[in-house]
Amino acid sequence: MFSKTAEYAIRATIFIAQKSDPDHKIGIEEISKAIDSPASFTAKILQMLTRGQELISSVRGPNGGFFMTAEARKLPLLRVLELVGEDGVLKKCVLGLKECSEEKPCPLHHRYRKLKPELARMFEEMQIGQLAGELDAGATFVGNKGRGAGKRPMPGGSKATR
Amino acid sequence: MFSKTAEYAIRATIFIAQKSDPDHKIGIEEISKAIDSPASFTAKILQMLTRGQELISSVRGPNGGFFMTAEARKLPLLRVLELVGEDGVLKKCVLGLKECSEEKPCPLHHRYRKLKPELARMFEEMQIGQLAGELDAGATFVGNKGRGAGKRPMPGGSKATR
DNA sequence: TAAATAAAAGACAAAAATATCTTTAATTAT
DNA sequence: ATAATTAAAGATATTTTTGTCTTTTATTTA
Ligand code: FES
Ligand code: FES
Repeated sequence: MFSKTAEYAIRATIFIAQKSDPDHKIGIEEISKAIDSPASFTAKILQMLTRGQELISSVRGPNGGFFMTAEARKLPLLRVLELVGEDGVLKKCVLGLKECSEEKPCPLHHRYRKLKPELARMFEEMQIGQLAGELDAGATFVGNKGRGAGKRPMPGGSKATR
Repeated sequence: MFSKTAEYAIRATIFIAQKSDPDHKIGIEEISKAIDSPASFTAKILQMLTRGQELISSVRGPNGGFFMTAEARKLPLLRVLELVGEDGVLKKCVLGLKECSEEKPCPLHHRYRKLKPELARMFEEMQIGQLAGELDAGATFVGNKGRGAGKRPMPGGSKATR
């Protein structure tokens, strides 16, 4: 569905929204560890998301790191896709035709017509802050470690970040 | 959403279903021209789809080519995705977590939970023959040429293939 | 001011996806 | 049998994606 870039972008954004605020910034090491992504690669992706400091903000130097403002938290998740240039998934033809329209529909168009807007709406309506809240409540996960299947973390290993 | 491989695979399959039968086989040149795809690459993809001759059949030599049986036309479009190894899109976590479950849901899981099965159902229920019929009726398109926007074909240029 | 810290920027590397080209094998028609 | 045709198979090339490493810049603390 999405590229690794988009996946990491979304997971990182929601994690940053959960863990940070203007005076509790968070570093790339911690982020990539939490979302199970390669640190350097994730750093590159975050550079896309900090352009204009509209979505994710960052400051360099000691006590620096990434964070989000209350404003940014109100943005729709779609903004993340836009910043990494992958909002096309929600707009373009599923079969890769150059044009998606009623005039020249691909064989899936009519059936996909109902689903595509729902998918798009989903990304428009999901608010980053809301998703972060659910993550904070322990209801959702942005990384592979934790509970569920897979190997369990060591008991008492959760020296929570804050 | 899908890779080029999957896109070409679906478009080619539907086109073959429309244009061919056991004694009107169709060659790779014609297929790739019709679906606007690179010929050699499409040939490779068709090799995946002819494995076992369950979906697409082929014979070599003069008057050879690709074709589909009536049986094959009854298969769901999902089969194409399976044969090119991309049915994961319909099953795996949208955010790329290793596991997708209620026990360890990603932040999008609960909202995507309604859509994913609908998408999957779509591919299970779409029957190749049905889609080919609509293509044959001129209601849908598998290539970029034709009508709609873009440049029009020369009037009278449609020396129909059959 | 100097040293330490952390992201930004840039260069580089590896892997995967996409695309092309060549050779081989099967089939048909002559 | 021979030649022609067409897909299969294999090798190779290109591009894009993913990932790493190094250097630079901004910022803070000592
Ligand atoms: S033309 Fe393919 S989805 Fe609209
Ligand atoms: S866990 Fe991500 S979609 Fe189910």
